[in-house]
Amino acid sequence: MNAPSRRIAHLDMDAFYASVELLRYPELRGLPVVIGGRGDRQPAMREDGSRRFARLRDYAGRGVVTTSTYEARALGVFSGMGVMKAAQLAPDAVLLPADFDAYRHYSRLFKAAVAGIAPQIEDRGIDEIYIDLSGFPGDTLMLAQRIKQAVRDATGLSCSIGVTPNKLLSKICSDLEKPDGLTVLSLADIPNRIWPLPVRKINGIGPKATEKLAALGIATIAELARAEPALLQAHFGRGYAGWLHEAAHGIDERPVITHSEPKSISRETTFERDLHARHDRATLSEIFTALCTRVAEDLQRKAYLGRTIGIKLRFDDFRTVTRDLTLPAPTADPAVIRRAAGECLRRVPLNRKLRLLGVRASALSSSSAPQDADTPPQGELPLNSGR
DNA sequence: GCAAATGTCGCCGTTTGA
DNA sequence: CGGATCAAACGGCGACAT
Repeated sequence: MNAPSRRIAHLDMDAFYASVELLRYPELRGLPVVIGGRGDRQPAMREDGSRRFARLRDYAGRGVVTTSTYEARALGVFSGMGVMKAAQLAPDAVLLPADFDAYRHYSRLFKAAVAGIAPQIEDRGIDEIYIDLSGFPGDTLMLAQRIKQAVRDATGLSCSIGVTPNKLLSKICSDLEKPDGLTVLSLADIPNRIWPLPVRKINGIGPKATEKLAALGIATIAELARAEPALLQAHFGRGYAGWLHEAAHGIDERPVITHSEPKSISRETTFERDLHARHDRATLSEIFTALCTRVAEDLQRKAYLGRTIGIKLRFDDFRTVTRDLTLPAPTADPAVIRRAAGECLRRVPLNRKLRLLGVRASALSSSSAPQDADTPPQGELPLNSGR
């Protein structure tokens, strides 16, 4: 009655954006390079054909580091760090703007290369995937090596792979020997290889939970594994506590999901400077409308309609609020979205300056699917029987 | 005076309908 | 009819992820 043991791989591209840039600019290999900021200007060409790259020290703005090469990481520059902060640590590092079209291109290439070997793939964003290798014959190490080579042949890029009986452990393992790593673990390896790691390595334990666990004297996965379930439950609630316990013991039965539909589509932007609701009203309104238009375009391009429209505001003190509104009928019309988003905005007291504005469409349906009989297309009022 | 953009999920309080 | 309950939808929001 036991479910057969699975063989699940997690593949993570190494410093993906930065590595793609190095394909384009091989002269940067070995240097600290940072992708980030909001520049869209590509490096300028000099007379002699060499390129003039921007340095971190030249940057002014509020962008964050999206990716950095391992040389930059050695200087203390990591993802999510403010570019200004990074510039203090590595003023000479090269700064490149993100080129998402290029990254998407290489993303398709590496995924197609893997699919040529093992088609059961779960997409986890642009640079990582899970692969279900259960039922593949042959040696795990060799199979994983084959996949790594296929990725390298297709893209010129390296990746790191973890292979274990489940997604949770494989995700941890793909990170253990980065870059160009390959880690294969069985359940018997958990005490030696997983338990010594900090709890933060578990996908799903973020900064908040890590902090709370630390306050309980729990820093490693081993300590979490032997924590009293009642203690965890008292601090995290039943559901999350149960999950913590299972995760610490390497238990995870989640399947590899090979197909899924998006739940929401959104656009947001951080302003170059904080904007005042009244003083900068015209600017804000323009940005707001543009965001609505972009969301509408995204919906149309992907053939979706949204029935719930929401907004997101971030104030100068970094406080974030959201509001949303469910419409009588789904839409992809920029004017309808703009009106709904405007309704949401009216419900927010604007006492502080704003640093970010976002617009989102959720409760998505396919725009080619037939409408539900209760929700006629285009803003007609539903007929009310009685009253 | 620093901290992006996009997306998913879970929890909770409120409302509504039965 | 009042009260108790329950489920579903909605809206807000936090946590987490890449």
